[in-house]
This record gives sequence, C-alpha cells and structure tokens, in this order.
Amino acid sequence: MDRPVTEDASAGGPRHPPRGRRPSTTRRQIARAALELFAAHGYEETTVEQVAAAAGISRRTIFRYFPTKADLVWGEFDDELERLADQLAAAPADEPIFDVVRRAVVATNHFGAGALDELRIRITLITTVPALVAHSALRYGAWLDVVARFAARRLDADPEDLRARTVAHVALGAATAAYEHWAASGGDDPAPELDRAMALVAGGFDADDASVRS
Amino acid sequence: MDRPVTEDASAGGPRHPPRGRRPSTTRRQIARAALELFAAHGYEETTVEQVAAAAGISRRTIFRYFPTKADLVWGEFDDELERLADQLAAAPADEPIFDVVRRAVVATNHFGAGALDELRIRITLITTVPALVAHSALRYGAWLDVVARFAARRLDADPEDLRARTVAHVALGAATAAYEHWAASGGDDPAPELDRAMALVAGGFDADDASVRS
DNA sequence: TCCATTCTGGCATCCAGTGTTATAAATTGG
DNA sequence: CCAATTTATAACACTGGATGCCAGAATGGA
Repeated sequence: MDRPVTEDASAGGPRHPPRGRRPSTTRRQIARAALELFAAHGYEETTVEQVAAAAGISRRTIFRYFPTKADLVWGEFDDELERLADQLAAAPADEPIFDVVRRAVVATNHFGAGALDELRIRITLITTVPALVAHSALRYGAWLDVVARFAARRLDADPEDLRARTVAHVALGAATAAYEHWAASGGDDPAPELDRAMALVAGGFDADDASVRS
Repeated sequence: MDRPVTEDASAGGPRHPPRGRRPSTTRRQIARAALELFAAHGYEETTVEQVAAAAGISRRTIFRYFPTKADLVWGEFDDELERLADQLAAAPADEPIFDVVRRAVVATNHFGAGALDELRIRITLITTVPALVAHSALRYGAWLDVVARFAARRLDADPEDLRARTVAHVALGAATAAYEHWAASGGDDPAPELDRAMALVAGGFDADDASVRS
C-alpha cells in the first residue's frame, strides 16, 4: 500500500530525499511474484511477460531490476557472498584452510524455519531446471573467486594458483552436492548436510574415517 | 570430395546400404568450421547463421546436428564419458574410491601433441565465455552421474547418496580447476595438472603434506 | 516407374535480451 | 505555483537462439 521508497535499511549517509520519480516496486516484490509463478507453473512455462503482469510492471522494467530471467530465482545472493568473505577474513590465522572454509560455509547457511520453504523452492529450481543449472555456474563464479582469494592469501600465492583454485572448486563441489541432496530429501536445515559433505573432503574420503560412515 | 557417408567406423552389424538421402556433411566438419570462427572472431560475435554458411548448410540443419550453439564446442564429449565409465568399472575392487577416480580421470585425459591446439581452444572458450561456462554445467551433469554411480556401487549405496554425490562433485571441482589452470597457463599435457589437483583432494588439503607444497 | 525413406531448406513462430525514445512522477530552485 | 532537472517507467523495434512444420531433394528398393 505505502510506496516502496527503495527500502534502504542499511546504515546510510546523510538522508537526502531521493531525487526523481520513485521506483514503483522493489526487487523483493518482483522476485517473490516470479518465484510463486515458477513454483506453480514451472520455470520454462512461465514467460517474463507473465512475471511482469503479476508484478504490475512492464516486461522491460523486469530487465532493469534483474539482468536475466534466471536471476529472478537467486534473490540477494550477493549479500550472502559478502557475509562469506567476512567470515573467511575473520578466521584465526592458524586454522587450516579447509577447516576455515568449512566453518564459514556452514555459518553462512543457517536459516530460520520461516525462510526454509522459500529456500527449498529456490534450490529445487536451481538444481533441477536445466536453464537454471546452467546459470548457476555463472553465479558460482563469484563465489569461487571469494574462496580462492582467501586460500591464496593463506598460501601466500597468486589468486590463480592451482592449489587456491582447487580449494575453491572442491569446496563448491561439496556445497553443491549437499544442497542438491538437501533439496531432494526433505530435510530441515541444510547446514548439517553441508558440514557432512565438507567433512568428507577434509578427511580425504578416507573409507576408514568414521565421518564417512556416519 | 567424397561424400561423408555418415563415417561409421565402429564395428557395426550387417552392412545394409543406407536407405534415404545421404547426409551432406558430418558433425565433425560442422564443429570444425564453428571452432575456427569462434577462435577467430569470438563465440558471441559469431551467429549460427555464419557457422551454417561456413559449413555450407542451412541454419536449420545445424540444429539437427547439434541441439544448441554451445554444443558445437563440445565435440564428442559423450565418447569420452564412456571411456571414463569403462575405466572406473575396470578398477580393482580394493583400490580406494578417490584413487580410482583420480587414475581414471587422468587416464582419460591424455592427448597427443596434434590434438592439443584444438583442445586448448575448446577449454579456453568453455572456461572464459559466460554462455559456455553456463552450458558446461549441463554437460558435466552426465559426468557427475557416471562418477556418482561408480562411487555408489563401491559404497553399496544409492546413486543419490550424499557421499557418492560428494565424491563426484568434488572430483569434478578438482578437474575443473585443473583444466581452467591449464588453459590459462600455456602448459603442455593437461594430465599432470589434473593429477596434482586430485592429489590435493586425496590428501585432504593437509598443509603439511608435501604434495600440497610441491 | 512408383514408392518409401532420409535428409535438407525455407518459413513462421516463440521468447529472452537490448537499445531507443517519449512520458510520468518526483525534487530543487526561483 | 511554475520551470528545470532528475529518475523511473512504458512502449516499440530489433537481434538471435531455438522449435515446429512442410515441401522438396536425393537415395534405395519393388
């Protein structure tokens, strides 16, 4: 009802009232409308035109808020990336690299019961719809960079160092497996699955390790 | 010069002469024409129409040989998948899971000097062009299934088992990191990079392990 | 020759994504 | 209150990948 005034809840600078015409909607509102349609009728079956209609704006405006149709599903992924980077940077210097990544990934993936339903819809779409599986590789690129940069710092190496990139790619692989598994089997919080997958890696897939058998 | 007669060099059944009109070209020829154009002018800058013209066929026919533009870059990836599956199946039953995967991946990625140039073009495109990075997630899906099925057999578990899927995703991560690194830094055979990346994982990223420091 | 089969080309269509332009809604300054 | 400026939106046109459909070309067989 009240106009969305760009919902800037962050600690901002001096509050100049915004200059021109106010946005008629928010990213959040558009994404929510899209997700409902995708969940109800399927991603491929829903056109951007229909999302626009549901959100009460024009097709062209959708693409000003989101660069691609696939990005409608990803919500505020960039924010999560920042939290991950902070977690990594704050880790004690003597903690082993992969342990830090493991802790950080798990820590940034705790969700309240309220957000779980929406999260499951998102992850199910991302891990099952081919167009979204494909797109995820692009979003994960930034994730890889964050983790690889951290690993490179710890190894005193270049961000393109094979070891640093491998740490990142492997961590992403474990996280992807965990999320895929969580979305398919109706668990509760995805954090335990994440921790278990990362533990397997940290143990080097040693078949004698109890963590593998648990 | 001579007509391409569907180049079926495999050990076939009884040789009925093919029935209807013969194909005017081959997948190989089309892919080669496409790769040249992509390398020369860029992937996004080249339209399927131009590939068709270079291959001497119509745009529509391109999409009968290849389901998407991106698949033009992937060549005979399916064949490689079969070889990987065979390698995995032939491994001794007492060899640790990840060691088997490591050996199989390395073994299926030896290339003669003649094929290296084309491989590097392919991998460079796949790891740098956003549309191809995205598409790769779809092709790797089949790769994941092959490795996960192997791991599941070894673990006497379901193919969707978290451990099996994690093994597959993590192996793919390591392989991706290796290939990415190989394409960027002009090495020779990608196999050593693959082996090194997989060794890091097998060692659990233990910083005291010599394999990590080498 | 007539027929069945296989491949190709051309056309129409859908949809995601982009550039452009006009217009609406808001603030600032007179 | 009016004009200038700024920002957001809508409407339109256009590109290019992908798909369905159908007519026609090219082959072997009866």
